[in-house]
Amino acid sequence: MSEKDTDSRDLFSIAELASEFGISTRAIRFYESKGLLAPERVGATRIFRKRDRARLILILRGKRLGFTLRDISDYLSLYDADRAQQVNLLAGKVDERLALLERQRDDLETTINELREIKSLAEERLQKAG
Amino acid sequence: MSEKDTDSRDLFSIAELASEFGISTRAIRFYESKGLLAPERVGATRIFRKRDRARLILILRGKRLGFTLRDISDYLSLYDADRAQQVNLLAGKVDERLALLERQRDDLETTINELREIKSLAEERLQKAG
DNA sequence: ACCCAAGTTTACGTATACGTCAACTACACG
DNA sequence: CGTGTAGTTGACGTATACGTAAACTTGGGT
Repeated sequence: MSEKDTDSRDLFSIAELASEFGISTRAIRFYESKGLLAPERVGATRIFRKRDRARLILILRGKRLGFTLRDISDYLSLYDADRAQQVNLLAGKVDERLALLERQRDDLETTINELREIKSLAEERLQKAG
Repeated sequence: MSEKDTDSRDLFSIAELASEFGISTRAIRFYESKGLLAPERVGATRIFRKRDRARLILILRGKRLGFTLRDISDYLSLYDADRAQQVNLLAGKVDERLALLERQRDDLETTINELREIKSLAEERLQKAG
């Protein structure tokens, strides 16, 4: 069981990725048109490799976090830079993004705590109401 | 020094709030048009109280987290419900939102960790390069 | 040879979240 | 009383992120 499952394969169709991640093929093509993906072509047909799939995962996570495709594009470039050993040039960008994310995390924790408080107040009242 | 500072005042103009939070007056009016705010009026002029200001803070925090105004509107209704002692009716909604937020928080931590790793790799290389 | 499913591009439409006039009203001051 | 400053309501424009429709190509199966 070393790795001969989903992740072991190397080639994916646009429809496979779309269905795996619950998005439309149109969306994937849109991300490509914005430069977030650059799958190979066989003729006109897109062929996605593991690297493209990994980028897609990062894109979707970024979207869940509320980032724009532009933001996500910058973020992906940090990964590219890392692979290209040029991260030093972008160190400031990493710090910027980290600061932003940490602020978001703080906002999130505040919000989660507030909701938990609302919920416990509600449950308390239900108790008393018996 | 009990409380006679910014938060002690009870009435605010639209311009005051706009400048305090670094947004446009147009934005505030837009939020009102979407039902997220409902300041009193003196004639046609909007008068904001502490409650309105508190809602505005929640709105802006929601936006930083990437939520739509529609999402934020639902969220605000949880607060209203709480005040109105009707939370039990919305308990499911609180759980839903908590689940969403906790997923976001996990996404954020993953992302932050990845960025930190990229950064430390970069610094490591800078070390070696002397 | 023929057809379908899956893929492609181009073009147009839509929702969200405002910005930007334009045109008007309402005090306040010198 | 004229000017300025702040406020108001439309109306229209814009960027982002796709969905949908149309029209075409292509590889595989029977």
